[in-house]
Amino acid sequence: MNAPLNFPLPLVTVDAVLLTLREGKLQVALHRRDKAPEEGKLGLPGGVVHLDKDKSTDDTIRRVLLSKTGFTPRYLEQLQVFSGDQRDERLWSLSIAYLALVPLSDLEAVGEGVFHFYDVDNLPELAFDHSQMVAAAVARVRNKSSYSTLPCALLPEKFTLTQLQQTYEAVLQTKLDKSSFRRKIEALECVIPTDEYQTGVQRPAQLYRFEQVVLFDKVL
Amino acid sequence: MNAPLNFPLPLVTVDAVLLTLREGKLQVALHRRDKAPEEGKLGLPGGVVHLDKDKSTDDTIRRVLLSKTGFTPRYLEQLQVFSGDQRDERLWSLSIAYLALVPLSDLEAVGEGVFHFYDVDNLPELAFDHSQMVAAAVARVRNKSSYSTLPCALLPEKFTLTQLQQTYEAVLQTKLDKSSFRRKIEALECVIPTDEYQTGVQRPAQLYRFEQVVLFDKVL
DNA sequence: GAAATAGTGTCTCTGAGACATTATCAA
DNA sequence: TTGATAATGTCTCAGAGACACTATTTC
Repeated sequence: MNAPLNFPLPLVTVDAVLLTLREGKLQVALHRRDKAPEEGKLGLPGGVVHLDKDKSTDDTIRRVLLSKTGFTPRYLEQLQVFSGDQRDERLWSLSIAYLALVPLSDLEAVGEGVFHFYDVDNLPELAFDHSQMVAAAVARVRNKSSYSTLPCALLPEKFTLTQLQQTYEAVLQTKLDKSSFRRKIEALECVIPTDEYQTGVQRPAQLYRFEQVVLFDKVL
Repeated sequence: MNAPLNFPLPLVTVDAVLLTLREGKLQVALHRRDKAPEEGKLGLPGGVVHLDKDKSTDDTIRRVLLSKTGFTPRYLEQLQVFSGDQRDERLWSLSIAYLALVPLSDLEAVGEGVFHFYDVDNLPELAFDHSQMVAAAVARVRNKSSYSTLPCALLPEKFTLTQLQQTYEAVLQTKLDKSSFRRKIEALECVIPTDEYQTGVQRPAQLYRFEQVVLFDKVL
């Protein structure tokens, strides 16, 4: 479809900032580019919009991620458009950056060496304007996490309240008081206790699951 | 630039949701389309990305708005991409919706009849998926206004605290307590008193101005 | 002085933060 | 019993909401 018009169009792509919690920190999953342009550099997974395959760019990002990772991310939202004739020196291009949150287990199931993980606050040089995309994604996550249950998307299906608190602390880069935190979470009714417990060398902890991202009316 | 590729590309456009405060309510500025497609319907001002004129899509929206209104909006931010083969039946298209906030005076200066104003909660049928764009813009403004000085962008350069409060009330659709509101604004140091006063039939009110959008750490 | 609106003061009560205490497991 | 962590309880204080009160203008 789309017969040629009498004026030029930009190349349209999508890129995903895949964030996860790893080693107690917010990290981004990068892969090494195996073809030009910017061959050899680290970059975000992405691809070109195909008008015959995709009903929308949301379809595009899901198709690209499914083909590269085998899964659809727990949480996915449109982030921001990056565009211009500077970002890829060959042509005027436009990329829609997406924010994706996934539990580490999903990424590890993809296979060894496919992704390289970096702390979001300590990035290497990236291809194109991908550093800006990561920065925008991190800012969005940190902001939204202060008034929503977004960080739940970084956890496995079942988790303890201590794990949840540690996730918030990693994302928000701040220590939280246990008692206050539990009061808040309790009041929101955003996580549901399961009938299972995590056992270990200490008192077993109740396992919870969550259903969907909930917005708070106040900051955490 | 951009030589033809061996696969089709979407048409790329931008659209602006121009919001203002009018008759004490949050309203959107629409214009009647004077050419196909959807001729005669009300829609958002927008245009096609020109690779030779625009360094980015942010440039595109500013160029389009400048040509249609003569001004650059007080506040402008990227909202969301709408895309697919359904939104314009002729082709697969992609539009980047922008959120723009302007004082009513700016829009009135454009000239009579160019724009038609509607309450954002009582819209007529719009062209393409422009209703969705307006809904997304309104949701964004209402959300951000609860923790920022965004509504300042809807006011003239100088305003009283009562006007500011009424603006918040219109945007947030809620009554606010005068004393609490002033405490909050005072503590934020987000508006600056001028040495002018608004005179009328009552006690003169201090006029304020604001410099930039400030984020609160708590909701209003 | 009356009317109108600007601007300030005060009381209460909720809820967050800090910290202490109790509970329940393994070794 | 001890060590470790889960889970809950309590005290205090800051701040939001409600509402009353004072101030300054025009007519």
